[in-house]
Amino acid sequence: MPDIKNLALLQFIAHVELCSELSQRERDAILNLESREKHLGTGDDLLRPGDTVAHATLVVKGNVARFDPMRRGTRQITAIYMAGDMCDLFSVVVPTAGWGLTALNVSTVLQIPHAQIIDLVRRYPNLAMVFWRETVLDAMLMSHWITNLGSKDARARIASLLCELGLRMERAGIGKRDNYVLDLTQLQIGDAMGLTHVHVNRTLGRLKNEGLLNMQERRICITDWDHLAEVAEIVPTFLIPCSDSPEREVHRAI
Amino acid sequence: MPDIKNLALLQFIAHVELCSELSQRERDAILNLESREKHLGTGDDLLRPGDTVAHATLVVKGNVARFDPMRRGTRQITAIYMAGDMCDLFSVVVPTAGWGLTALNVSTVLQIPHAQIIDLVRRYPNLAMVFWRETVLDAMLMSHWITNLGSKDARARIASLLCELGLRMERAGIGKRDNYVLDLTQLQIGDAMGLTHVHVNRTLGRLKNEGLLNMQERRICITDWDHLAEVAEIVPTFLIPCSDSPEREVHRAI
DNA sequence: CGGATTATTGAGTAATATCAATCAGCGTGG
DNA sequence: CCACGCTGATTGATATTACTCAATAATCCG
Repeated sequence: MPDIKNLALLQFIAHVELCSELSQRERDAILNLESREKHLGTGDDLLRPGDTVAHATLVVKGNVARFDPMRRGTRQITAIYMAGDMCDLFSVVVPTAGWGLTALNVSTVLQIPHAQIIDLVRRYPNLAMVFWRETVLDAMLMSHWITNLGSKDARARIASLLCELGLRMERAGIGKRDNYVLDLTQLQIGDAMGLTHVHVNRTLGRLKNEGLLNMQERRICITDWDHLAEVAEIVPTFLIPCSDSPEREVHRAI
Repeated sequence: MPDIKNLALLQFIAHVELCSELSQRERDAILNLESREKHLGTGDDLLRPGDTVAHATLVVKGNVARFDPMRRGTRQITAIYMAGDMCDLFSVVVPTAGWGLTALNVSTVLQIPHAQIIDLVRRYPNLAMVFWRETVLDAMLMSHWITNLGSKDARARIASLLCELGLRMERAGIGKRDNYVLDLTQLQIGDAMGLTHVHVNRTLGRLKNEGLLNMQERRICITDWDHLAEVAEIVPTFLIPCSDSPEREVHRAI
């Protein structure tokens, strides 16, 4: 088996174990999942709304977005996934997607047949809880996005996104919370935060001018984390699902 | 056992069976769940962000909202639940809540200990998939809310909410999609749709003037459903999780 | 009946979108 | 190697949406 698949599954296991307890047998079972590697270019659609899929998708490299299509052809991004994230767990229990998936940059994913996952949870009932928990963590992030879009202005929204992505990058081991590579265009950030790319540009400029932020190339450098988190209007419970701080808990229900 | 609990669980089973296939044994097992009835007044908090809970909550009567707290004490509503909805399934696998739950009006809920639900899924593995699926359907709705808040103006947002709630009420058997009782204040609608109550008022007025809508007391009467759905910018895949139309599918993974 | 919440309306303000233009980087084909 | 075309970033001017503040009316509830 190509090594990259093992590495990717190990990364997924590490991701899962931030919140869920696994036995050695369960870890081994996950490592034995069969999958197909797929390489994506910027803008490639992995899944279109209405499609029926037979596999879940693990992000190995790059970023994949979930989106909802809009009337005028525009797309609202509803989640941004990174290495270690399963971006399509929904489809295991609801195979006909109401959403789409697209590559935000050059990415690699592992497609894992639903049948494999269902066999896995049949043999290891705790893994059903684990996948369910991953879905909930995803949903908690969506809940925060609703709050961002519904209750915050552009400055707080973008600050919030940058804090969230930083924490998640750090947790995934692909950056530091205050220093990471964000390979997104301002248009894509706008599609996620419900803003025009023009306004994203002005708002990022403002955050830079305020000395909270630096961007060279695609690297985000958060100069003053606490202040940015303040601007982002982050409340204590806001980032539980992306934090690896003491208040994080590891669960095993079964 | 008081009859109301059985009725509520039957309603929950009916809700589940819109998307999931259950065996008779599974139905019976759900009916045997132990629970505690709880009555709530308008504004009563069922759960505050940061609390750790030991039970899931089934709505029997009225409406419960999930919310995220904001800095200035305001709350962003991230979901509106109605009779038959489990409003707290997240907590079964993530007991320390990052969210809150509050009664939007005079409501009744059934609190079901996590231990009961975990015992249930241990005995009937398919029920783990069922609860996971319910979580996904909840998340799909959240995804649509993100799209509403991120990509639509006030008129489309409110039209969308009214269509969504109509379809869900109809599906739950507590109204017709174009004629149902919505016992919410305009302030609460604003908290959900990211608008001020003033703007909600003007926007509802506009929809009424356009002949799309009537409201007497708390009853919503949608005069021109197709036109309202058009205004709501609903795309075909938008309402899959609340629709009981032909494209709905019933799943059984295990 | 009286106080509190909710709905409604008006006037002015702030945030964000829209439209338009320019500029920079970058790969590609001649 | 350079010219070209494409995408993305940046900036300016203007239009529109929604918010804020404020006042009043209607409704509910005890």
